[in-house]
Amino acid sequence: MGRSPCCDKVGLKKGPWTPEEDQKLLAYIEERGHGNWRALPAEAGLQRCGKSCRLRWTNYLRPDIKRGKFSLQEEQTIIQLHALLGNRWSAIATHLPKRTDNEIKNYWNTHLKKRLAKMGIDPVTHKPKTDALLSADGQSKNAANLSHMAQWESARLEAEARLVRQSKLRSNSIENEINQSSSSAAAAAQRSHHHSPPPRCLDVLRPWRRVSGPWPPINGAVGNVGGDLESPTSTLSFSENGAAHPLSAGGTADDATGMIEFMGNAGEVLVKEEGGDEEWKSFGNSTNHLPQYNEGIENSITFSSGLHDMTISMEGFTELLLSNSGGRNLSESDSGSGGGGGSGDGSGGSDYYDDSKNYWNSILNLVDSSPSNSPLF
DNA sequence: AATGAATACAACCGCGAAGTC
DNA sequence: CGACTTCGCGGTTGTATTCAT
Repeated sequence: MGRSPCCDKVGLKKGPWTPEEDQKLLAYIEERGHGNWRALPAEAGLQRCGKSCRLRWTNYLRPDIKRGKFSLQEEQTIIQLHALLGNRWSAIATHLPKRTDNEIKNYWNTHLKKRLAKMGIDPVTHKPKTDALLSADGQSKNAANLSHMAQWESARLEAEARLVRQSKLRSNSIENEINQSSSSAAAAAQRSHHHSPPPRCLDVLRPWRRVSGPWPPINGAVGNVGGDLESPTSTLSFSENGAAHPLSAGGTADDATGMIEFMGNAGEVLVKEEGGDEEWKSFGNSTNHLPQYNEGIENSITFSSGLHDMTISMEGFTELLLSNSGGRNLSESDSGSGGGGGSGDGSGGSDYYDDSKNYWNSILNLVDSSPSNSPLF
């Protein structure tokens, strides 16, 4: 159990990889794939432990990795997902194609965390550091509401992760059959990093996206938008009392293997994976409340507890987050942009940081704009 | 030009989950 | 069913590079 002893062996090299080692590892994986990481180093003629080889491959050598500077869209996605998921880098990475969890984690620690801190936002909680802002009433409840959304998304991600694993197993077995008759390096490389169905977008955020399309660039200022973050669609529905409301109608023709549904049943959260074992799995807790996407009310989700309703307006949410969490692009629209504006990239002006102090407050204000204003939770 | 601080990124470590026997 | 292996994840460290003085 637990720790692998492979790295304890003497004589194994540690530290930075040389180009020769990279070449050996690449050549081996291209030719034979990586079946067993533990056995791989010896077979590939590397004086490394399997773990080190796996890390080097997954974080650096894999051909489907996009390296280099993070785009603004990617930054914003990371911030948003981190607000929802916390330090679950692998989960975040599934929504950032071609980026590794390690890279995202490093980027967060070296760039984004500091940037949020400068903005006066606690990078852990994504709340303003002056907690006095969160009084005992309204806003703290609203934060709890957002926390519920995060819980659901976490549960969904866990379910998706299992789907991905199952899908991977299936595809691997199929491809193994195919590759019996094919030994081309290209095919092997494809096999070796064919992990899963393409990552899907974060469904909790999808209603935000629907407001103005898939992650629209603010002011059209940012290149490299859209394509990098393109995500096939999974179907997610929140429902309560058996009434399902598809959050996303835009099912794309990817080869994703399943549909995941969230079902609220007397306060219990159930997750069903279609194509899986056809069972409803409980992540439940009777204190949770299930959001409903309001098809009649554009861009809104209603949280209903049976006694109380609260509707979150999605209108402007995307813009708000993008405006306040990113920043680099904001300098181009900082003239009289009201609440969403900002300026500079930190090295430029300070207005950006001033405005960004409203990052979370603004989110909460949106939440607080419930038509019913009913006390909740 | 030298040097120390800050930054960025690659890599390692240890733990827990999942899988296998 | 428990022991063991393997893998993946998140936290942390080490090192190279850049910047400031």
